[in-house]
Amino acid sequence: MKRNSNYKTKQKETIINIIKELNKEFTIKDIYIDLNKEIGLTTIYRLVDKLVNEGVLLKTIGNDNITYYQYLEECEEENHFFLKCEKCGELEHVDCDCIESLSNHISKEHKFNLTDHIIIPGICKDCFKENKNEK
Amino acid sequence: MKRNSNYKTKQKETIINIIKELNKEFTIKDIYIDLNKEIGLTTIYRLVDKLVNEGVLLKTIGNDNITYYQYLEECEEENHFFLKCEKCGELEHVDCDCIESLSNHISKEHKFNLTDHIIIPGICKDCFKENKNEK
DNA sequence: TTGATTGCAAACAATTTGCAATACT
DNA sequence: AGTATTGCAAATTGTTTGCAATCAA
Repeated sequence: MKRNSNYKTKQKETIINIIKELNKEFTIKDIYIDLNKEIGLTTIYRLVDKLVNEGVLLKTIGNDNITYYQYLEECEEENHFFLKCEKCGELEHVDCDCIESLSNHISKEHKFNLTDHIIIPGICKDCFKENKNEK
Repeated sequence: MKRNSNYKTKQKETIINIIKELNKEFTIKDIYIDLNKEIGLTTIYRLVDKLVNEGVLLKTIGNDNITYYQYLEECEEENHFFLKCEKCGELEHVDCDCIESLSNHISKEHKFNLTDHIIIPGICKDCFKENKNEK
């Protein structure tokens, strides 16, 4: 498996910048349109794919059958833990002891090794408030 | 929105039975082939879709861009917590205090409300062993 | 110069839709 | 009888591939 075939190109840089700016899910089309179709769809597919394989992007599929991608912030710790709001799509990075203790517990008591990226879905406080008001 | 349009049909029953037997991810094709193509693809799509919307099935997409579905056991507690092995696809249901305390902590300290189905990816003990032997 | 990347057009595959036949209540 | 479900064929959409031109090292 080849690892280091990494040229720097204008397209790559552009796409990665866009992705990092968003703190939200996006689709291939989103990027394509954001860029005024200046970068070919194929190129976007290929680059996003690569980023998914590198673990930089999270790939999910909605009930609507649309594929979403989301940038996973890099950080130093071993376990990267995120809370993902199902309403607004925002991803919140959690840096807290609770994660390590959960990880240890799961590993010892349940004999299961968590991956280094854990995304837990839920409703963030803002959307929770809104939800209440609506009802 | 109509809620109770629920006829009992042979096809429905058959598909649901198959799904419950598996403790693994499956694809639409899997079911189609398992059934010797006795039930139309369209019907499978429609029924599986319904089950996803009801929260009975979990829908995910792999890096290979294949859509997988997985049955989520029903149970009594509020928080349904699963460990999902990324190697073999098995889903293990966890019934342990650690979940409740995690949920409480996240809610209090991080102001975030977990959903009632939490799936955490990782490597199960069997696959972990295998992995070691390979290396 | 060499090898990777780009992007179009074409190929492919998965999913959805229209509709007539059928099954359920 | 009236309504939901089924399943085929066709349409649609998302994604991948082949390939020649371009770009980075």
